[in-house]
Amino acid sequence: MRNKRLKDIKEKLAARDYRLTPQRELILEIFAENSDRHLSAEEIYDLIRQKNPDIGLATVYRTLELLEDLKVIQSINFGDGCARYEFTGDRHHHHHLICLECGEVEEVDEDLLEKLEQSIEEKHGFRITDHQVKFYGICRRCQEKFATT
Amino acid sequence: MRNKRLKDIKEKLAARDYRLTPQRELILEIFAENSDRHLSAEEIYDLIRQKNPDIGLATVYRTLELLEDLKVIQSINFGDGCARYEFTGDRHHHHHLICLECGEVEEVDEDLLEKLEQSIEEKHGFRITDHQVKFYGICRRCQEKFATT
DNA sequence: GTACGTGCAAATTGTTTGCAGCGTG
DNA sequence: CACGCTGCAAACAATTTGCACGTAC
Repeated sequence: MRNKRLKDIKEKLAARDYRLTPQRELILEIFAENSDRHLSAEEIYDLIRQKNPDIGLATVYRTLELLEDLKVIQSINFGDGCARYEFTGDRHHHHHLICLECGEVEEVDEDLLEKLEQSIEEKHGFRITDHQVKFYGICRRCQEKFATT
Repeated sequence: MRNKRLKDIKEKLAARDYRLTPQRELILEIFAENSDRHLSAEEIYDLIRQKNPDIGLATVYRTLELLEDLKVIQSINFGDGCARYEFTGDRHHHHHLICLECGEVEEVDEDLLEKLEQSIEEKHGFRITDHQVKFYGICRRCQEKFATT
C-alpha cells in the first residue's frame, strides 16, 4: 500500500519529466514517519540531515514547492511565522484545532460544510474548489492544567 | 457614529496608557477608507505616505501590532506572503472567498457554524474561542471571463 | 549529452529591534 | 521630567535564486 503511494507520486513526477531522486524520496519518508505532525521546512531539514547530512536546505524548499504543485502535500499557515505541510494523500478532508495556549494542533474530520458551501455557491456565484477551516481555542489538556492550578 | 468608534479606540488605548497619536489616527483613517479591502503593512505604508510622507514603515508595523493586541483589527493570511488586516469592529463574523484566478477576496456572512463548533467542543473537549474559514475557488467574474473565451 | 537536480552562498522579502531624539501628560 | 512614540538604520528569519557541478536517462 505504501509502495503504491510512492509509485503514484513517481508517476506524477514523471508526467512532468521530473525524477524521484534519493533526496525527494527521503523527504517523502520523513512525511510518512511524521504523519501526525505538521512539519516546517526547517524541521524537515533537521530530520533529514540525520539520515543524510549532505542535503541542502534549498533542496528541501524546492522539493516542498514541487510536491505542493503536484498536490501531494499542502501548505498551512498556523500563524507561527513559517509554512507547515501535510500530506494531502487520500485522507479525508479535515479541520484544524489550534490551541492558543500550547500551540498544539489537532485534527477533526470534515463535517457539516456541504450545506454552507452549496448556499455560498448559489448566493455568490463562486465556484468552490477547496476550503480551509481553523478553530482557535484551548485544548482539553490545557484546560485541565488551568483547572488544577 | 464614526467618531464613537474612534473614541472607543482611544479609550482602549488609554486603558493601557497608550496614546492616539496622529500617525495612529492616520492608519485608522486608512482602514476606514478601505474597509472593502484587506491591506498589507506595505500597502498601508504606501497609502499613508500620500497623507504624510514622513511616516516610517516600522511605525506602521508597530501600530498594526498594537491594534491587533487591542482587537481593533485582525490579521489574516491569504497565502500571498504577507499578513493582511481588517477591522474587527462591530462587524458580523464572516468567511472569506479567495479567487484562485484573480486573487480577489470576497466576504460572506457567518452561517451554519454553530452546530459544527458545538459538536467539536463535545467530542474533543476543545474550548473554541475563535475560528477562521476560507473558501478557495473561482469567483463569478473569472468564471464569466472563461465562459466567453 | 541534454536536461533535470543538487549544494552552497548570496540575495530578497516581510518583519522586528536598538537607539537617540521628540512630544505630551 | 518621565515615558510613550517616532524615524531611521541595522538586524533577523523564512524563503528564493544564481551558479557550477553532478547525475540519470
